[in-house]
Amino acid sequence: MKSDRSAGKVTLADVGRVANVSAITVSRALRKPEMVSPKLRQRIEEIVEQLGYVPDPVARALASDRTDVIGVLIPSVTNSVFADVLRGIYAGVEGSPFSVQFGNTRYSVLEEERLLRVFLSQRPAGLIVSGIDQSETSRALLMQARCPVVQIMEMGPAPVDMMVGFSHFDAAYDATRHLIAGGYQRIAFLGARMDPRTQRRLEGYTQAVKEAGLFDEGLIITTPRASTVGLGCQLLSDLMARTQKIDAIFCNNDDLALGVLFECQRRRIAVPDEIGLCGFNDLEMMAVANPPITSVRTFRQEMGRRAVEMVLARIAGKDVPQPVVDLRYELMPRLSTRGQERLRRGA
Amino acid sequence: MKSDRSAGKVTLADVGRVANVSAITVSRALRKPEMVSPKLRQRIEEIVEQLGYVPDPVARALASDRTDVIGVLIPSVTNSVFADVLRGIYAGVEGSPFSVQFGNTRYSVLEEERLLRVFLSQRPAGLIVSGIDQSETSRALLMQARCPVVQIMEMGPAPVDMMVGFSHFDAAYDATRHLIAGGYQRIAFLGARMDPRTQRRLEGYTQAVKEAGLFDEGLIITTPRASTVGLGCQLLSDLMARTQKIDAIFCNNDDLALGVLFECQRRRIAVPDEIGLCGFNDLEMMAVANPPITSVRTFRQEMGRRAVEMVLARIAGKDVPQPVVDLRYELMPRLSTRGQERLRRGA
DNA sequence: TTGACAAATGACAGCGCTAACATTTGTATG
DNA sequence: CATACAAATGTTAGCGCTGTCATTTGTCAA
Repeated sequence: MKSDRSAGKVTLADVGRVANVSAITVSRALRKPEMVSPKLRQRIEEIVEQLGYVPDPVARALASDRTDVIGVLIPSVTNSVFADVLRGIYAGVEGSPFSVQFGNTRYSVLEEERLLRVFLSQRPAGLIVSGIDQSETSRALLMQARCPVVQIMEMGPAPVDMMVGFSHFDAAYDATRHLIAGGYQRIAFLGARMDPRTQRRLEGYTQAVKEAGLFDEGLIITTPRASTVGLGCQLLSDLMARTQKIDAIFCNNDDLALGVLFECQRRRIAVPDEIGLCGFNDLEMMAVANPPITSVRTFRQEMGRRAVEMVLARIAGKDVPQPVVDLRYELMPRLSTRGQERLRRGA
Repeated sequence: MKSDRSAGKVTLADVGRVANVSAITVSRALRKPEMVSPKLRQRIEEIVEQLGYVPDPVARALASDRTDVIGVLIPSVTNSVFADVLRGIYAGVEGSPFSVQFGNTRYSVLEEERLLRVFLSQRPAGLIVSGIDQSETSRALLMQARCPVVQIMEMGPAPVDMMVGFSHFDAAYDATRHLIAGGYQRIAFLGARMDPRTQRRLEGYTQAVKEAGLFDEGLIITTPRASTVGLGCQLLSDLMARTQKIDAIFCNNDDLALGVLFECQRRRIAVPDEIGLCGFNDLEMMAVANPPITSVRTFRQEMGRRAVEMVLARIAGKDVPQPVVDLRYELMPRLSTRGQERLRRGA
């Protein structure tokens, strides 16, 4: 007795009946066309069209023990950095039969672990996870995963499988060196959220200022709060309340840098003449701010796209020649860090 | 012969075997606990824990003809407006057994239709779609959908099912009225992307300036390009090249407004004394910009949260007393639109 | 104690599809 | 024309779960 729940639903068997072939042949005509004779294949395609048959991915998943879903775990949906990564991921699956399922870990290692279990129970075709700081359990789960895995955002010594990212330490180190080379001596660091990547940027900054003999713990201000433009304003105020002797600020991201710029404008502190300013990520607005703000460009969309490419290549059984890709970064020097230079020139 | 593909996978039957009950009883203990005696239920829960049983959503979906997935169709992942909506949606499903599947329509009605078919073939528990401008076919698909449907972002006369949004026309109308009330006479409109919601904001602006006898087509600049801060700079330049007689600018969103502010700073045009500036959406940065920028606050997270709440209520069989929710908006007057006022006071 | 009825549990079938193996058909070769 | 072998198609048996109906167990009134 056929229940009515699937009212109107056309199945492979229905198509087969009309075409006078078995369901499996229809399945093959659609999934592995080269296994079916061209003539029959065409006839089946017509009938599929005519009956409006739509394959049922759920049944397919159960029978074949796999899905066409690539799972993506990211810590935040609002952060524009991850929004860019997502865009790259979308661009990557575009045109392929694969779809994307996101999970928001909210910067929690435990939530990541939970989501990982959920995702793995759904037989993903591939997994893309953020960062390299998974819990031991998560790492184990990923190692056991019977699908390609890509870690994105960072570089690290022991990839679970594949990896696309860049060194936040190096990026921050270079940015700080740029400030030092520009003649700045009292370089503050403003950090929000303090997730692992921010931490490593702080380490890069620290190493650079220490090497130059410019380290001063009093110049570092961090907060676990999520970074916003308003927070940038406030952190600058905190910093000014603590010490006036600052000649540059390295912000752990562009939101903070923008807030610092606004607050400087309000306090009539000239950027870059009195204070140099450097952000991180090079959001679109940095180049058009007034003054344009120096930042470290990171290749966020590219990261997403590459990660998907690697997953797809592996699914297709291709060999991935470079399973660990360092996308690097690019320092974008702009007016906001030319203060000392201008002073010297007497500008 | 059991194939090895499900190596290590624990099934309901496995749990049942250990508990000396049938698989269906285990299923009930987990899904409908009130149907199983408390004692047995607890024993089963222990064994589930011990064996590490994880329910298989795919098998469940096939057997029960339904999933715990709420499908969400939005036009963009990078636009921070939608990122906020997503955050609200996430907050809404938090703690429920439901998960979210996104589809990115990229502002294309055809892509929306395609994704809708894909989603519907997966038996969603609910659907959330953006806007009210679906194609005829999409509308028909949505009407036939055997799950709750919520349209978000806008208000419209004929909801497919449920609806949460606000009137973009009214919001823009009120913002423009605010500028007019502030004494501005030559009010320009800057619009990017020109999706249906932007169009309606333009209509609201147009109606307000027409009513006040201040309409001038030459003051309207639009572009199909996606809005960015840099685009705001450029549109201001275009506007200034066309006419110098402007005393206020209503930007169709905050990115543009920020760009306009930067460009004004560069051109030494005082905001608000020479030009009043109003944005749309009230992104966090507007309040802390220099000067703070007047904007229209929209309740984006709230919109996502409410949409999910409505879907969940309907799934739970509850009656949704208010299937159409107008979330309104709030004008946030700030310094950037107090130019005429200051002039009069001689500031 | 018995019967009536509710509560608790089970047996069975099937969701729509595909893996694995089986069979038929076509084609070239000696 | 028989043989060998590849190409094309079919049969069978599930995947892991839940809907439906059947059965067993427990509870209480008469």
